[in-house]
Parts: sequence; C-alpha cells; structure tokens
Amino acid sequence: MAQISLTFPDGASRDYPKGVTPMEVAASISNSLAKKAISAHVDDAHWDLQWPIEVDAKIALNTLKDEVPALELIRHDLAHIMARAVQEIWPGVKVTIGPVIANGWYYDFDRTEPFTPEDLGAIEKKMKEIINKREPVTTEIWERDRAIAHYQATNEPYKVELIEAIPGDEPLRMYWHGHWQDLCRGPHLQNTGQVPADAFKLMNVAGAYWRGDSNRAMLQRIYAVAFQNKEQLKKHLFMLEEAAKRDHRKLGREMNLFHMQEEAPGQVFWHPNGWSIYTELQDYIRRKQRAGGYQEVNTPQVVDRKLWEQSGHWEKFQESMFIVEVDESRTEDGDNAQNFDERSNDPKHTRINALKPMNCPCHVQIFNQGLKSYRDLPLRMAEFGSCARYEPSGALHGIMRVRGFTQDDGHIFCREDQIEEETAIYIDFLSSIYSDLGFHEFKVKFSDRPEKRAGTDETWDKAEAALLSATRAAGIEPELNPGEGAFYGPKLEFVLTDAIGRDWQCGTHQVDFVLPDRLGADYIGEDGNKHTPVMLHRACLGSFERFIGILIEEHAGKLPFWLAPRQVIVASIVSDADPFVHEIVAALKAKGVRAEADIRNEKINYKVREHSVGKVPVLLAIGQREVEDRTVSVRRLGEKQTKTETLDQIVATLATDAHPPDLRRSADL
RNA sequence: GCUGCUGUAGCUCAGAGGUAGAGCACUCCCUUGGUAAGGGAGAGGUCGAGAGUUCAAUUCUCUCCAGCAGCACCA
Repeated sequence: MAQISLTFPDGASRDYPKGVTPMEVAASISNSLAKKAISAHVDDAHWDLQWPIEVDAKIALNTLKDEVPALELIRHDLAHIMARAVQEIWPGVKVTIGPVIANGWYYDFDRTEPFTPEDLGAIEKKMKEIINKREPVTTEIWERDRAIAHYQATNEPYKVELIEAIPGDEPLRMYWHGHWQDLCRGPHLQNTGQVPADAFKLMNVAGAYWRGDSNRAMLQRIYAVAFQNKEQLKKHLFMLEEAAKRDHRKLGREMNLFHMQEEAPGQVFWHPNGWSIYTELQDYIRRKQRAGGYQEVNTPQVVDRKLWEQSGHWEKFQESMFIVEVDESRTEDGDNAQNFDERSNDPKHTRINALKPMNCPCHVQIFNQGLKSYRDLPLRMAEFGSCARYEPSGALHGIMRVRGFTQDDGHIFCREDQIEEETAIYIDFLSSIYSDLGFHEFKVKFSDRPEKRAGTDETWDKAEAALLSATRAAGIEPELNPGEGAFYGPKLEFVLTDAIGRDWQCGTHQVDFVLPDRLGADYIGEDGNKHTPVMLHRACLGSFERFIGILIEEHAGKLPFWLAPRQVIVASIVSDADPFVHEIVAALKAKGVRAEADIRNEKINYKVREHSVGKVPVLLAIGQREVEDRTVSVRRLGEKQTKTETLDQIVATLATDAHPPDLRRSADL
C-alpha cells in the first residue's frame, strides 16, 4: 500500500498509508488525543478528522484548547445542532444557511409562525439534549444529482437552490449530526458531545431576506453567541450590558443633550447641552478648515427641481428627497390660505422644489459665478451644509442615521493631475482632526469602479491610482470594496465603530468626473481653452449628528473637557459659602470656562452623585474651610480623591484645559 | 421599505374587559450637611392616534404613527 509522510509541528515526521485520516493519526499517537481531537490543520487547511489525506503534508491536530479552530467548530456545529433542534420541534420548517459570525452564528429558517422568545428557550433546551446524546458526526460525499433529488424529496427548496448555485459538477459533501443531515463543506467536530453545553445562548430573532435580496422571501434569522466555556460567555454578556450603557440614545437623555419625537422622525431637537457640543465642534472644524485653505460658503435649503434634474439627482435620488410643492398663486389673504389643499392640485400655480439632500450642486453654482482660471485651482469650498434625506424608516437610528443632518461638507475643484496631492492633503487633514478628537483607530475602505459608470477607463485608472497611492503614502492600507464606487468616481471611506461594534462611515473622499460637466463648470487653462474641473467631494466628520453620536459612545459620555457641555460645577456645602461659589463661577466664566453654581439645599453627597451621573468633568466643592482660605476642593469625574487648590490656581488650570486642541497647540508655540 | 417585538407619569417599569400603580425626578416643609441618593408631605397620566366589537375598551380586533433588533438601503 502506498505510503505518505506526515510532518508534525515539532518537526518529526511519520509514514502513514495514503488516505489516512487525522483521526487515525491521532489514534496512532494516543487514545486520549484521539478522544480530545476536534480537527486538524493539514498544510494549513482546516481539516475534518474524517477526511483522508492523500499526499505528504504538514499536520497539526487541534483540541478544544486551540481557540481559533475550537470556536470555529463549536459555533459551526451549534448552527447545525440548532437547525436540527428546530426541525425536531417543528417538522416542516425549512432550513437554509447558518454561517459562523463574530462571537457566534446565525441560522435562517423559513417558518410561517414567528419564533417567540419562549421558542428560543425551547430550542436551547432541545439543543442541550442533542449535545448530551454525544452522537457521532459523520460525513459522505454525494453526487450532485443525488443531493438535489434528496432535497426535492424532503421538500427543502432552499437547499436545492443552494446546490444549483454551486458552480461546477464536483460532488458535494453531506454531514450527519446523529440522524440529522445537512449539506456542508465542513469541517465538523467528532461528535455533538464535544460542544460545551453551557457556553452558548440564543440571542434574538430578526427578519432577513433570502440571499440578501429584498425581492425574495423574508426568512426568520436566529442569532446566537457561543464560546469555549461558560466564563467566556458570561464575560461576553457582561460586555454587552456595559456597551448598552454607552448607547448615545440613553446618554443623550441622561445628559440632557437632545431629544427626538414622533412629529419629526429622524430629526434632532438639540437641547442647550447638546448644542454646546455641536457648536464647540463646529467652531473647531471651522478654524481647521480656514487653516486648511477652505473658503466657507452657505447655500439654499429649498431648490427648484430644475437644478436637481440637471444634476441627475431627480432621476437617481428622487425617492430619498423631501419634495416640496409651493403654490405660487397664494396671497396673504387669510381666506385663500384655507384653500391651500385645493389650489395645490392646480398644476398651473404649483412649483416643485426639493430640500437639498446634498450640497454639491449648489457649490457648483458658486463655482460657476464668474470666470475661473487654472490659477484658481485647486479651489476648496466648504459648507456646514444642512441636508434632508428621506431615509427608509427602518434605517433610522438615534442621531446616527437621521433624515435631517448637517455635513462638514467640502468640495475641491481641481485638475485631474491634482487629485493625488489633494487626496494626500485631505488624509493628513482628517487624521489630524480624528486624532484631536481622540480617534486613533479607524478603518479606511477603498471602493473602485462599479459596472455601471461614467468616464473612460483611462480616467478611472488614473483616479483609482491617485487615491490608492495617496492613502498608502500616509501609511494606510485600505480595505478594498470592489465595484462599490459611485458611478461618478472612486471613493475612500473612513469608518468609526460604535459602542456595540457597528461600523459607521464618517469621513469620505470621492472623486467626481461627472457633476462639474453636467452643471457646466469650467475654467480657462494655461492653453487659453475651457476645461472641465474634477470635483472632489469630501467630509471629515461626515455629519455632526452621527459624529457626535459616535463621540458620546466612544467616551461613554465622559467627553474631553473642551467638549463637555458643562465643564465645571461649583457646589456649596453650606449656604454660607454661596457668595464665594458665585465669585468662583464668575471667575471661571470670565476665562471662557462653562461653569455653573449648585447652591441647592442638598447635601454634598447628593450633588456629587448627581453631577457624576451627569458626566460633569470637574466638581468644585466649597465649604466653610474653603471660604476662609479662598481655596476650592477639586473632584474630577471618575476619581475618588479630592485635591485642594487655591482659587487662582484652579482658574488658571481649567482655563487652559478648556482650550480646544488646535488652540492649545498654538498657545504653546 | 420588509420581518418580529414594543408604545401606561419627565425617566425606568408594573398592571387589569368596569376610566390606573411603584421607584427615581419635580414642588413645598424640616434639615447647614465634607465628596455617588438625609427625612416628610404634595402635585403629576385622553394608558401613541383613529376605527370596530361590547352595556362598558387603556386592556380584545383592525388600520395608522413612532420606537427597538435585524435585513435591505446608505447615490
């Protein structure tokens, strides 16, 4: 019989008959290893213990202690076990797919009745029964036709469709968990008993479209988490609870930053505290943009459909626009006003406008005023542009995904050969802002040409190369999103992560070959002829709303001092201290510190608790001693220790702390 | 937009076919207290909106609105 040579991680090698399985290899080493083994790595491929090895290879056997393969297999086997449990409880439920995801897995089912939270409990219980049966996991290779016939016979249309979508004619792998059968490429554990029965939890049910296509059936997806042991599961659940405490919607309420209400879904009512963050941030960006060579502009909110038709938004973006009909025959006569509904049906007098969903067309209008020379390029135009988009109701999320928002928008009009340099300048600009705001880690995604696009391949080649080379020059290797670029040009996206790990696109930098041409932008080149500029759409924060949401979650509400809406509370311990409290507040305010007095008839314990919960970074407590010595007792948020300082000292310190990062830097110079 | 769930006092939540309750917050009184909730009293709700069933609906049914989770979307 032919022999093959297998090399172990320690470098030793042994000969085995060709077609030996990792299980047999494990058994040749020791009985206990054969029992503990869960899978192998054969030449770095994750290998089922039952799969034969046909050629010389490196081999490493995995046990439950090997985290990466263990988690992969535990979660994957649990997905099968869950599907089996569901079909045992409710025969006739159709199975689809159930991949492993971060922290666990999900499985999509087709069932008429919705799964209830009680159902999840029943499924979990059944899963534990299955695990405790310790039934073997077995596998076989089937011919395609046999597999299709099997799933037709068992009325599993989704499986049939899956098989039909698998390219080629190669045979397919089947797995059995006990008697329960599923199509699966593997690998799997030896038996169901290798799954820790107390380290998983079914989390929730949600709808999900079959194959991610909103035109197809809506299935029921059960999400679950699983780990190597109970402690890790507990730790994960605890982390989720902690993350929920950072939720910007909850903190926004607790810190009295903003609210939203039914009458204006997806739009923010900023309260004084929240607006303080907003304006502080806006002032900061405004200073940065001025320093970065941008000219700030402002453009109209309500714009005639003619412009949107010209820009292409009317055709491509209409269903996301708020459209406003204005009856121009209206007079100021009160009686007429009551007939608005009737008269607005009269097309003769109705003019159709849209709230701007983007600022770019308006910026081109400004560019188009007066003749532009190549000497004017690159021309960097910025606007804190308030936009309205009719986002699908299901997409709304706190202040992170809204229908009314303000972008720190900017458009750079330049020549094609300036794209790379402008991109480099932008990345540098954005990095400096993110670092000032405490975000040192962010993902960068690069989206290249989509199938349907404007512009020549040559132009795309140049633009893509320019974006990539500028990004790499900044030491960033972007993630590639193939084919995800806009039809008008490639783009870079800068992504930040919220408290529970959801990604949010904030910064963006997009090349646009189309819009300047559509809207008739041009400049006179060195050659004396007219040329169309390239337009770069860019934002750093993205929208103030989303960015502030991220900022709140990132800091769990404990914003950096310069951004904190209430920076200092000066709290009296005895009412005799009230005059000194007012004096301190006045001294701080004179230095630009946001300070407030708290001279309520409450104990200091009460005040400390309340302002700690309210995330005020500094509390100055004033009692009899402080009044006599003209000192303050300083308590910083999160610190138990207090410190006594003189009034002059603390005012000087806090006045410095209150400087935004850019001004602090220039003050140091 | 789709699937499921939810909507009761400012907030967090309980409740039942006969028009409602707790804790915190709020107001007033007592308390002048030294670093995460001192004590007492009081006020506060068209039970998301509309329609239907019923002698009677906040409770049951339907429609709509909004929110939550996920999917789709994010030009």
